[in-house]
Amino acid sequence: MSGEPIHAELIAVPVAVTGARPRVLTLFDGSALPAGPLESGHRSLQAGLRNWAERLTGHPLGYVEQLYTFADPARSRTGRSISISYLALTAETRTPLGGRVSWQDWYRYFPWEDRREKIATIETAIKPGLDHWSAGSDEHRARASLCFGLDGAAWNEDLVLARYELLYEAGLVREAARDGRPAHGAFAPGAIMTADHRRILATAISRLRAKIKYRPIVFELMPENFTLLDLQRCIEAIAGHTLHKQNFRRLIESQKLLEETGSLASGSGRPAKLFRYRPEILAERAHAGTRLTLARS
Amino acid sequence: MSGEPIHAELIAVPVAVTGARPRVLTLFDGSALPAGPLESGHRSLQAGLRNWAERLTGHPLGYVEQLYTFADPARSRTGRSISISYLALTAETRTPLGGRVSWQDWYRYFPWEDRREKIATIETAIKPGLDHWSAGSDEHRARASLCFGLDGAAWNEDLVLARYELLYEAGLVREAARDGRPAHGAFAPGAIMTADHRRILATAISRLRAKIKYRPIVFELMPENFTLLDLQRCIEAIAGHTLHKQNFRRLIESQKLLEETGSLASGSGRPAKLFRYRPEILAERAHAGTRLTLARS
DNA sequence: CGAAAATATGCTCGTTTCGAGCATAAGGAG
DNA sequence: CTCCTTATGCTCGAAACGAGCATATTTTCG
Repeated sequence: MSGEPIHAELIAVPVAVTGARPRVLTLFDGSALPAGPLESGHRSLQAGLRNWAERLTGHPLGYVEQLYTFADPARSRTGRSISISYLALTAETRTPLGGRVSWQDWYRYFPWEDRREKIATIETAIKPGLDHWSAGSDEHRARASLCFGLDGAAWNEDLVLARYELLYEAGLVREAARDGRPAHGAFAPGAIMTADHRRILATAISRLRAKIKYRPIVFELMPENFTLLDLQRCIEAIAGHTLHKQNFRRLIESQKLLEETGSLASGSGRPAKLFRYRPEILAERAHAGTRLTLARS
Repeated sequence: MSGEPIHAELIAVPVAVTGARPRVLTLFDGSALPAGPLESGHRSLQAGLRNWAERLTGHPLGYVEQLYTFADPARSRTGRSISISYLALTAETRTPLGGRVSWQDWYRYFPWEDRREKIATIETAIKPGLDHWSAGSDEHRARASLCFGLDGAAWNEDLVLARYELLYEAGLVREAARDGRPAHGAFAPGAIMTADHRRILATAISRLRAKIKYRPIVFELMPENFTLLDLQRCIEAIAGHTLHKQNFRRLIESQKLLEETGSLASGSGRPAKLFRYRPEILAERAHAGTRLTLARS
């Protein structure tokens, strides 16, 4: 194998959920994700990623999963570089973080993705821009409707990345202006990040929202013991919408992923039973949370 | 960003389904996948991949989707390299392929993955080796059971990669011996490939099997017009198991992804209606094939 | 202390989706 | 004309879902 030598960068999206809010670990006061170059000392990509993330933030990554690899369009001088991004699930610790390292609510970057409470972000702050962008193009209008659930289309929570990319294409996020794309109205609300880090965060959220539906990875974000409501709030925080409590309970119990600890949680109302993830399941990893289809025969 | 310069390789897994058999486009008489280094002339990773695949095989890639990126464990001298793999869906053409380029039935590499007809591959050729490997380790036994549906566990068709990796770990595929791992009995049947190409193929099959269940990508593999049975056979070929015909028909029709062409297909029995993928849907790409859950509220 | 508020939990009901089959329709081969 | 083969329609019971009603326990507040 030959080809020009290039540089490889490892980028982490460390996620935690603390008290009903999803958080992402950032550098420079929320403007960048932890990242660093792949070095020869790294035994593997994941090892390199963990090394960098911990070195930069002082916080160890837990469960790690590769997201996507992309290359910048050959920005000549410095030579080409590719970025390999990872989703990391951890628990937020109270350990003080150094310098400008901080946990940020991820909806700070995507306010329109949080629909747990009725807020008209999209109607008032995004739809006008989309209308302007899609005026005169049925194709634009159709895409906007599908992504943002306009014109009677249903809202699909998994389309975080598609929505961000559409806003970028439409010149409705600041990154687009920064990169020299034409504008179509006021910017959508939401904090900007350096380079394409906000896009990577969107990728991470998309993946996480999709994956919690068929794999038991939420537990990577939960403490040892928790109540069913804790678990529900965590999932709601990630999914960005609320769930029907009794049905959620039924679903979880039918999966048999949890076991009671025997103790109860204190709180403002009736105490709830505490549960923990069934250790036996940890080995399996195969099914769980599933609900496949396509009958055999 | 700095870090040592490395080499990046782009690897394609070009898949087609022809007459009820899934095929993969290979080089060197089935022993390697098309691959080549990322070059500065490539506008993007995907562009580079398409370029290499077409140059090597003479066959253009159709739909392309990134699979996974991995690094070899720093094989010193030549410098480090990373590989970025892609799944590509196309239609097999009758165009003659040059040299040692050929389409191969992918079950040639994973005979145990084809369960459309009852064949005791696993019982006779794999279980003995697994038994030997897991003798004395409950953890090994549990993993083997879950992966291969032993001891009453259900068979999960999506675990192609997990099964291959387990066989590798257990020293039951030739690559393991080649890489110097201890053996645990006769090798499982199935053709070997160069480097880790067979593992990449397993990754591609896993992804494809999982994805056809919730996204309408099968159509990338179908001709313009087809009967419902054609479509069913294609999916069965990929999934490795047969489907209940009437229910399959009901499912497909309920999704409204297809429209009748008006003509009929000839054949051995009653002529079947021909369908085509609804062009309007091409724009959507969002839902389709779905069957999510988690009630809102 | 008694009532109101806040949660936790149990259960029901009508609707859909799924898995399995029975039955009928429409060509081709002998 | 009859049999074989594949296409299609429909039904039935089970399981999964979406929405609520009802009850049980605690804490909080007047």
